[in-house]
Amino acid sequence: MKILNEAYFNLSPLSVARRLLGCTVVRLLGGERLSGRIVETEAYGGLRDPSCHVVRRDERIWSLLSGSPGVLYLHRTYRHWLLNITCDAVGEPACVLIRALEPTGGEERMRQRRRGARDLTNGPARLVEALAIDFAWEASALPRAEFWLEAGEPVPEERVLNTVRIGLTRGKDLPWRFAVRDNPWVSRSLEAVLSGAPLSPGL
DNA sequence: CATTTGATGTTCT
DNA sequence: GAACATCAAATGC
Repeated sequence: MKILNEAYFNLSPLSVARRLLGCTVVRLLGGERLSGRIVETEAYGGLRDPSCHVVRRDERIWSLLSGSPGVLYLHRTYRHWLLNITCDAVGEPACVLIRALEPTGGEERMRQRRRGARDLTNGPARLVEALAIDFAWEASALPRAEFWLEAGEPVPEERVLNTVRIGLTRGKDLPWRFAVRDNPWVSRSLEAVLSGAPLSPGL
């Protein structure tokens, strides 16, 4: 099993977001292996992204996103944390948000972490809680001893859904979200996304 | 099933 | 006070 490192993430956020579908996230927690297959991602950053207020706001974040690819960036919104991995060449600020996982191991422990909530990993903040991803890991490189990603069976093109990103106020029109079509763990259905902003005809 | 609403904590204006 | 890369519970069909 190939463990992903800096080299894997040294591509544009769009390429990395697309390639991460089908890869596996692994978390070792108290000797137990929690894992999930990535089924939904979003690309962020780069000069074309108007939602890069996240980048401009803070010199530290700018440095983090412009630095080495394959580094953890944990973004907070409300009381939740969202898991991002930096990507693209050094000097190009970019990252990919992991939005949903299909659990493949350790579901009971995940449910404990989620305090019995019905939904385990079908949302960016839910999966962070289910896997007990720690904010202290911020700015550290993959792989870590207790957290890493593994290459998976590539998802064929006809199984990939490409839509606009979810939950944003700026950059709503960019089709930078990728998901496994019809996968029950994806955070929102195709129909729900279509009822919002329209798909870009080019993609 | 879909949609709405309130909680939430930090940052920015 | 407003804004926010969210979530869970409540409400409407």
